[in-house]
Amino acid sequence: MQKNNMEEQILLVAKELFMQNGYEGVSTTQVAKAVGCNQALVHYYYRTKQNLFKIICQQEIQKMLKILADIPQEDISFENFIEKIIEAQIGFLKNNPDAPFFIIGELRHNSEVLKMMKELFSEFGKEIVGKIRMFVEMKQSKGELNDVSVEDLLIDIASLDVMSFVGQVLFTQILEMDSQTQEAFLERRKTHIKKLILSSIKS
Amino acid sequence: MQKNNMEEQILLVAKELFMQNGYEGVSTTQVAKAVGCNQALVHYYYRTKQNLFKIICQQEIQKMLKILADIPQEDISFENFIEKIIEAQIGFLKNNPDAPFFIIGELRHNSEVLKMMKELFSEFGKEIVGKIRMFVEMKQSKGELNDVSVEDLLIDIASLDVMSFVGQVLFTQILEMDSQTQEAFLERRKTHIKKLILSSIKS
DNA sequence: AACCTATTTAATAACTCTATTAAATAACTC
DNA sequence: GAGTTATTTAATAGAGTTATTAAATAGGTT
Repeated sequence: MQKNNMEEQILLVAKELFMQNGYEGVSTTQVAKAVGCNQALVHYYYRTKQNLFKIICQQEIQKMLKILADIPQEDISFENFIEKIIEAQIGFLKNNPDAPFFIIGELRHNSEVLKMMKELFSEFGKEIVGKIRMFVEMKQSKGELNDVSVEDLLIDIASLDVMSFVGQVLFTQILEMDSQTQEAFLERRKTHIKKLILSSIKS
Repeated sequence: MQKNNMEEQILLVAKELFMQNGYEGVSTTQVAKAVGCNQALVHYYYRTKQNLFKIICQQEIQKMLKILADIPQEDISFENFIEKIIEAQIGFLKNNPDAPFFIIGELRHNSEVLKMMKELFSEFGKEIVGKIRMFVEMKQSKGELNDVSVEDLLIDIASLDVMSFVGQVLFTQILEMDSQTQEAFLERRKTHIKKLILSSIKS
């Protein structure tokens, strides 16, 4: 096929495959075939499968954490802020529907992924959580918010967002939903989650 | 090693391995080694790896659905009923902490698991959901409950329960929790989830 | 003991996988 | 255009995979 930038092509295609099938589920031969190049080329550019996987993981996990960091916090009500978090997360998941399956699936036995999560959280996550914590405490001191912990709040939001996508896959199969119904399902969930979270933190 | 019932031993050991490492992550050679028998014996009893996996999946998914069916509904308040659902689910997950990772991990690329979920849901799930729906509608007609949908309610509960365990794995690594802190984390989540869900359905 | 059946093993065919090597081709530099 | 470096390929070593086969062993019955 000889695309003009094989190095990047390989990364792109490998990302898709790894996200869909996990580390064990993809071979370098498969990657090469999907790219349309020789299998040795994958190793020429990335030396080992492990290394290729690591690079992709880092990129994707970083993207995921970044969406939280990119939410503006200035001049905004707390309700609005929470809504923005939920929207950003659902938006990301719509663009990356494989992400929850990938992370959760690999988390189990691929200690590489777990280590990476830890490192990247130290780098990006702590600051984000810190910011949100300050916001929450400020609102709590004003009595506009009950005494929910930031950890619980963030776990609640992430749980409901992520599992909407897992649920969607299940229901799509079980209830034979078409793509229009799937879209409607996710929109309904988004509205529902906002309402649920907001009602849970009102003081 | 010659345990007195190799057929069952193989199933037991294979279950552990598959749950931890997924279909692709386990070889029949590995199973045999862990059992302490010859690799051919695994195939003698279960013919193919696929078939062994299928049997294990069916058993485990069935167990998972059954915990919902086993919750008594008679002579019980709705609040109590919801609490029982959450307790049953968290209880199951404590005994099977690999289950969420397994299901979600395999759901992605192992269409076998998805098909099975569908079949087993048709067999067990529909009845359970139907029962809960009747309960909800009865309470709603009495005005003791807001107009939450049964689907949303069940997804909410399952999301929060399941992701508590995923979160636990993440936090254990990231925040270096010891096993006592992990246990406390789960107990705190259980209480929190009960409160959250109950507050969300009050009319 | 001889027979039969169930269980278990060793050996192996036929693949597939990762990683490396040497050789071929393309692309740039002087 | 010759020389040098970068890219790409074919070939293959070496290990591991699933599944099958025939042979060995164990257990029970008559």
